[in-house]
Amino acid sequence: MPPAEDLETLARAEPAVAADEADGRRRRGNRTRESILQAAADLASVEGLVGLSIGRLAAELEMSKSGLFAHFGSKEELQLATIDAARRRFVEHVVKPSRSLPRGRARLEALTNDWLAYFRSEQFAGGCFFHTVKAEFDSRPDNAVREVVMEDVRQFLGLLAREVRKAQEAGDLDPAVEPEQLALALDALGAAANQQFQLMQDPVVFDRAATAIRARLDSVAAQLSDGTTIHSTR
Amino acid sequence: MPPAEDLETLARAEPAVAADEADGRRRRGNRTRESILQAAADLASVEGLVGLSIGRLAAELEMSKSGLFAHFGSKEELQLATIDAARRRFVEHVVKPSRSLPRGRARLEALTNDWLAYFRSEQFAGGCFFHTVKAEFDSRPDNAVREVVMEDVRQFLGLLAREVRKAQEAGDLDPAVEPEQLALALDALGAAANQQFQLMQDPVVFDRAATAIRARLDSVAAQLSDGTTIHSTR
DNA sequence: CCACAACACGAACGGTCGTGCTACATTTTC
DNA sequence: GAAAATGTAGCACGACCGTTCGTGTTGTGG
Repeated sequence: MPPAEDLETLARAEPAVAADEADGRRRRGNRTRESILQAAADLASVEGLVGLSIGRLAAELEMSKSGLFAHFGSKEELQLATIDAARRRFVEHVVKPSRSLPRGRARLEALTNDWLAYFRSEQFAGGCFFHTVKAEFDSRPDNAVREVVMEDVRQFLGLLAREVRKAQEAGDLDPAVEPEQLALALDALGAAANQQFQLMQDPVVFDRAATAIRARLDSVAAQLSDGTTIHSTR
Repeated sequence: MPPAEDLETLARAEPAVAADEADGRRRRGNRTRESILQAAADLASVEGLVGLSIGRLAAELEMSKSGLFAHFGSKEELQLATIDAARRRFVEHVVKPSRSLPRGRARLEALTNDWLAYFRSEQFAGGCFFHTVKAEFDSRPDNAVREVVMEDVRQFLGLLAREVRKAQEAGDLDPAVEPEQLALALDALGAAANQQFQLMQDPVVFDRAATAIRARLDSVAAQLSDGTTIHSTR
């Protein structure tokens, strides 16, 4: 598999177990491998990908360290495979659901709402996997994991910016706004909500974040010919 | 020292080495201790407070592991002391400078600008110390370090909210806005800028963040009696 | 100048880390 | 059903972890 596929391409793939059964029949080891990766993603969302230890992971899955290790050959391979698994989970919960909606502000807003819901429901044991891993690798130069994570971040920011642009083309948002600028603001609010929720355990931050996002979108809503503006759909 | 002092109280303390020479003469060990903590804060801003290892820190300072260890007695004590040192650095660069300005939007904007400048100048080797540590401990329940970090986060959010409120009282911002709501938005933008700068190494994010902050403040600027609004000071 | 803290050091402990290697069990393939 | 491939376990390794201890070294007050 090439270093990192496009997020939207991934969203079009089959339901859940995608990397599996791609070539012929599903073997036993692949099922084990997949369950390892799911547990690894959860553990890493708490301890980080560096803090993720093979012994601890093996104990959690009630299998031997060496048996688990044999699936990957090195810790770095395990880290990279874990990111792949986590990305699939992220796409499933955040990217995919809103893809069926028509382009425009409603879809953009659905995307951000799904994103916030994904934080709130704690799909990963320790909050968003990528939040933890981003912070862990953001200042480790010359690291293969870092490059992959960075590419994923770039992909998601790109996705947000593209959706903004589509909403502009649909006539919902002011076309004078720089999509990247708005994408940064949306990304910032989501990340901050997840962070504060993990730290304070108070879900009220999601209301605040949703409010802030809607306010931000309202503030750049396109003027209709009758002088009114399109406001939030809820 | 009580668990965590107020940020603004800290900002009023003597210049740099505050914890030092409090009781009488400055001994040799205290100087060593301080230099250890400065190095520890830098190292932890990259590796985290868990990843921070005593052996590695000792090697960097060209002293023995046991000699260094003796200053703290346990790793957790070292972690807590490192947070104290990092907090002093943060206060010095972010909280303190704008305190001399009169209350109002200008002061709030100076605070956020100093904050962004602090990110940009990389006062810590791996970006903002607290960003790394927050992410590291945000999902580790029943941890003493986590509690301290959480309190610091709360303090900073509180500071932002207070400055918003003062700007409202000064007539610069719309008093109908919830200070906590605006504080969240400002915090989110700053954190996102630091994060993306660390990851992408592109300082353009600071311009975007500054723009977004100014836009946000403009959008809640109080209406003057002549119908105009107070805009950014730059 | 001496005594006594305070400070720093080296060696070693029990643990855990990632990583090999070898042997056994289980599938899959012919 | 034998052969080949695959998956898992056991054990050992060197490196590093936090921590302890005994012993020097150093600086300072009487």
